Amino acid sequence: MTQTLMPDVNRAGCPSRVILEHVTSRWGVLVLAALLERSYRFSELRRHVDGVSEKMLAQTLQALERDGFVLRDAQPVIPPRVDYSLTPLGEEAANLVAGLARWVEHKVPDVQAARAAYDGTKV
Amino acid sequence: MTQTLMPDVNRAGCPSRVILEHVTSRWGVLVLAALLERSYRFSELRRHVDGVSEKMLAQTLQALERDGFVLRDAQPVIPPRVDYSLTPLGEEAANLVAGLARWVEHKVPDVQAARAAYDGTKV
DNA sequence: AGTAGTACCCACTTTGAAGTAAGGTACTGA
DNA sequence: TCAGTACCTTACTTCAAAGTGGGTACTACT
Repeated sequence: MTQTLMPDVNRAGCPSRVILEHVTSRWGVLVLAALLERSYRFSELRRHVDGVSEKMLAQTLQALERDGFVLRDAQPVIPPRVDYSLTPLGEEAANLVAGLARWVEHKVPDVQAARAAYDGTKV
Repeated sequence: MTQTLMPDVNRAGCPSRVILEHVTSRWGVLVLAALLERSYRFSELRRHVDGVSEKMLAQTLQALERDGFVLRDAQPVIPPRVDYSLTPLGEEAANLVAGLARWVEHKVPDVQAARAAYDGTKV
C-alpha cells in the first residue's frame, strides 16, 4: 500500500531528505545553533547570524517551526515582540548541527592546508 | 594584520561557512554518510545515492577531496577504476553528518506530526 | 515633524545550484 | 558492429534560493 515503512535518506523521494535539507540549509544550521545557547528575538537573531536577510530569516524560522524544531512565541504587544526558542525535538537537532559547526570551526586550518596541498599538486 | 584568529560561523566572511556548506550540501551529506560504511567506486556511489546526476556527484566529490575529506584513488586501468574513501578528517565529518542523517530518519514521524499540527492550526 | 525600531509580508529581480544532454576514450560482451 | 560500462567534462537550460526594495502599524525618541 505505502512505500514509506523505513525512511532512508538515500531514496530519492523519501521525506527524510527534505527534513534533512531544512536542518542542513544555509541558514537553518546557524539558526539552530544560535537558539541552542538561548532564545532569541527576531532582530536579535538577525544581528547574531551575520548576513541573513529578513526574508530568509523569516522563511527559515517558518520552516523550522513547521517541522516542530522551533517554538514561536508572539506577544501581542506594541512594538511587536516575538521570541524564538527550541522545542525538545529542535534541541536534539540543534545539538547535532551545532556540534558539526563547532567541529568545522576547529578544523578550518586543516581544511585550508588540504586545499593548499590539493591546489599545489593540481598545477 | 589578519582577521581570522578564531573562526566563527556567525561571521559573514568566515571561511568556516563555506566548509560547513560543503559538508552540509544536498549531496555532500549523503556522500559522506555513504563513504562512512565503506569505500565506493564512482558509479556504485551514484547508484547508492539515489537521484544524483553524474555532474553533481563529480562536483561534490571534488569539493570534498579538495577540502581534505575524501581520498580519490584512480587506478590507471581500462576501464577506469576510481575508488573514493574517507580521510581521517573526513571520517570525523562523516560521523557527524551521518549521525544527523540517522537522527532525521528516526524523527520523520515526529516531524510529520508537527507539520500536521502546524498546518491544522494555521487554517 | 521626522526618524528609527519592531516583526514581518509581498512583488520583483538576480544568482547560482542543479538538471539535461551530449561528447570522449578504451575496453568487453552479444 | 552495436550496445554497454566506466568516469568523467563541457555546454546549455531550468528553477528554486536568495537578495532588493517597498509597505504596514504602531511607539518612542529628539
